[in-house]
Amino acid sequence: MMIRLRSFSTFLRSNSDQTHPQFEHLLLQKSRLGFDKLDDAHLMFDKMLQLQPLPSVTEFSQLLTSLVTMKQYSAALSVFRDMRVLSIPVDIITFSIAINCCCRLNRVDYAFSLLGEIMKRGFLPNVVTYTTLVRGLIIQDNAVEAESLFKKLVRLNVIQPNVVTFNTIIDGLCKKGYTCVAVALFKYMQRKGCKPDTVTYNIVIHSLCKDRLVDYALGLFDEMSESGVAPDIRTYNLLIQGLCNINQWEDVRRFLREMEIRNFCPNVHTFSILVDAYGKEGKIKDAEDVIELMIQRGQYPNVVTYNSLMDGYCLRGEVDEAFSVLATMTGKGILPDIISYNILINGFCKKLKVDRAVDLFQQMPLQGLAPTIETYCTILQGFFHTGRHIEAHKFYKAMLNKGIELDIFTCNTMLDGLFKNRRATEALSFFHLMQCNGLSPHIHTYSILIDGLCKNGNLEKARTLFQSLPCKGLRPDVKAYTMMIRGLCQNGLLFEANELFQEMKANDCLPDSGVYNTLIRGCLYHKNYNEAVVLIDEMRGRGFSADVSTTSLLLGLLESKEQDHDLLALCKRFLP
DNA sequence: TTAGGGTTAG
Repeated sequence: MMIRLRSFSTFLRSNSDQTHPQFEHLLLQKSRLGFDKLDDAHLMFDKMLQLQPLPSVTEFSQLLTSLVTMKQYSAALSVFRDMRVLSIPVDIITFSIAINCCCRLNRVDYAFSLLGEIMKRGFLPNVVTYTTLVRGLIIQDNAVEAESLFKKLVRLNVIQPNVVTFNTIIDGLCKKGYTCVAVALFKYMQRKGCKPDTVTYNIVIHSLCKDRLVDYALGLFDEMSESGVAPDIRTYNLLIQGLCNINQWEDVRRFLREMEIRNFCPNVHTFSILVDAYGKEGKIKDAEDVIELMIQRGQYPNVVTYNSLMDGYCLRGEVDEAFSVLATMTGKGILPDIISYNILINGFCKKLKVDRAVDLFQQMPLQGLAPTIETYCTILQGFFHTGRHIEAHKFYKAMLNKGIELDIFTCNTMLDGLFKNRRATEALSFFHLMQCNGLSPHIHTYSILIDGLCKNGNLEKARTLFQSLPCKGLRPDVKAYTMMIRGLCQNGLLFEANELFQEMKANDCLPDSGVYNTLIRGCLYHKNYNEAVVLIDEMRGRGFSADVSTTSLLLGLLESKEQDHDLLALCKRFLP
């Protein structure tokens, strides 16, 4: 018999002995969808405590699950605590839910103390309990500990990991940037006879696409059909985004066609990905057309779609147009979020209109939005770019006073800004300070430092720092090499710069357009035209061309009176 | 009744 659900408030008013069937349905529904308000969940708990007989442990667990669905982890833990104070029976499932809440709140220490209690009370933790704990460790940047716990559990046969266990760990590794380790675990699970499912493939494909290893991702997509794992709309969206990022538009169109043939309707994610991709390419008209098309097809743009469009305008320097998108979306009842504001603030800062950016920053609390580290970092960059380093300092202090936790990205912004504002001493003491605060410098941090030292006449120190990178466990990337090569060129050490360039290639660090242009400009400055010719040919062979700085340097040389035969020969190569 | 995946910003 169908049981008609009465409204939540009717249920609360009703007599307990008449409510049980409705109550069970209501709880099941709320555990899946969550309550409309947190207060409703608390009212439900109070009502449950009054019921005679007391609801079962399953029903209390459903109430906790409803709070997890609402992402109200602290509230769930406080209900869990009340349950124990009131001696309401709990079981391994209730404990596992509580452990999950601790992990979501970044309190793995509490989660482990709950595990201890489970053991003490004679319950047997299951694969879900341990999977949740492993995930908690990964979230808290403890991938090494997570891996060792997982291995120990498998070795001692405490749990038989299932596809969700593997997916949880693989995803955790991917989100922390360890794609290679994740792929190794993916292969390990296959060897151990645990068949990956659509979720597994989506996790790995996502990470590979993010690392621009789209060919590898496409290989996995083929593997899916070979092993009978059906792709879903997310798989298509991930691959479409991966292909957009490497500008393989023909393949994007192929995948969009294939999707439709297989009856997967492009959804708001698909269209937002396309709007973002066109925006990043500067094709703002195409981005607008995508939005029109999606509306025609009954897929309504959301805040992400409009944010992508606004960012597209900002990248073209058209901040006022981006601003009018904000009005459009608000008019359609789509409220801007933190990211909308961050995009506009960045747009204004890039146009050097920092005061407009600060205005927006001040408006955020009025819209119920709290600025994030990204907001502060963007405005700091704006102040530094416009030479307003004193205001940058004040703003930095205000950020710390607000309790915003520094991250490496913001430290890099501070370092770069201080150097570019000729505050080398302050930059160096900031570098020491960040390390004292437990922030490990990134390879990009060292590139900034090397660049700053070179520009401040401290080539020797930059060179020593560069040479010390391997001891610190860091592999110089193309940017780090470029900064060092530029420093050497500026000091007339062309031979050493070229040697470093060869070393870079030998170390499998692929040269980009930036490093070629840097070295070529070095040769031009020091009138080593023969070497410049060799480099230009090599650069063109790799599909790169002279950038604005190199071209204008060359044109300047042509205009000067000191023209010589080699220079003319070189210019002919450039401007046939 | 407990654990897993896709779109935007520095």
